[in-house]
Amino acid sequence: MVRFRSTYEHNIDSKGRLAIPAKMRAAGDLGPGSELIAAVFLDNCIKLFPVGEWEKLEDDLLSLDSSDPAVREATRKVIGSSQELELDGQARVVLSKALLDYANLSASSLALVVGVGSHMEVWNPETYQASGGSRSNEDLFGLVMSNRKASPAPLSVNLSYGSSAS
Amino acid sequence: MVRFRSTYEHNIDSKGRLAIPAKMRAAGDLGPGSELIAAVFLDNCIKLFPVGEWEKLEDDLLSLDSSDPAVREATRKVIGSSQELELDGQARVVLSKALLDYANLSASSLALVVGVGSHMEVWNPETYQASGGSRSNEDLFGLVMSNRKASPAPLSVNLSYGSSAS
DNA sequence: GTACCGGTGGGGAAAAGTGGGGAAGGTGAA
DNA sequence: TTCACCTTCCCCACTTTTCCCCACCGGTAC
Repeated sequence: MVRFRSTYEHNIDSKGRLAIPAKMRAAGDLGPGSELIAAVFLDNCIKLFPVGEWEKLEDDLLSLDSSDPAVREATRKVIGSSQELELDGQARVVLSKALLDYANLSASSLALVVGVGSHMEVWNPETYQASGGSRSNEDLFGLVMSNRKASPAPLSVNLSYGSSAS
Repeated sequence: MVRFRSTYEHNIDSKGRLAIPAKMRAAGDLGPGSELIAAVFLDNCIKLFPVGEWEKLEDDLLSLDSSDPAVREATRKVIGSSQELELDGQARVVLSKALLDYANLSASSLALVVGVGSHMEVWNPETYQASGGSRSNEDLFGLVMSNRKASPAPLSVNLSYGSSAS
């Protein structure tokens, strides 16, 4: 199973390109020509998934009851927001303007690349700081741990993180 | 399996033609001469299906109990609304006035082409915005995920969306 | 000190998107 | 039956964007 870890500062160049950190390339077996899926539907960051991980999430969505307008809307937003990105010869991906805008990023700026297990997240450093302020770490772990004891984890958690809890 | 993703802005030209985005052509193995099925029966957008995916949906409809007037009406509306569209030499389709009207679109205007798994959707950008404004993504996921635990969707439902969940 | 690896930057070729002209075919009116 | 007009479709040409390649620079390890 894929496990991305750590946080890296990387520059987005004037063409909107972001180099995947070498450690993450190793972790995800990524090289020139590999594909990643970028998606923007939660947390004001760009989520980067290996194709296999992403397809698990898509499968979950597409198996839902599509007579429900909310399901169609969610499917449209999640799958519609996603893009396939191919790594160039230097193991970089091009982030489109739509992706950058969503995450408060732009060409020629600094970004945080955070490994979060099944996927990576690309953050604007200020946004990242700000997003972590609402709850103490104590509280967060309390939440997480009580979840852990419950029988199978609620999918909402899996979804936002893409680990289709195998 | 076909998987359309992403969202693209494309112009509908003065002749009502829409170019299929290159990535979607690749995803659906579409080129000059290929056929798509256009249908308008939900969500105020034009749904574009590869022939094979559309036929799955038709099969589902036609297998229902046609002694039920509601089934006959649904079949009539869904299959009756559909049109075959052939891609021209530049991989474009001509959208008829009836299709454009349904989606609040017109010749010489901007459209969003959204990939949603088995098919694509063509939206008027304002209509798209308006249709997604009512709920936050967080809320949508709450809804969707609780749905997931419900027993398998009734058949009429799958029909409305064509993901013949194989 | 030198060589390799990771990160950065930019220029040129190819592809994608867009627009429009003209021929062919079909329809309606005289 | 013929002519004129309108629509449809096919082809060509242009512009913009993307992507692929090459080159550089700094740091680190040998």
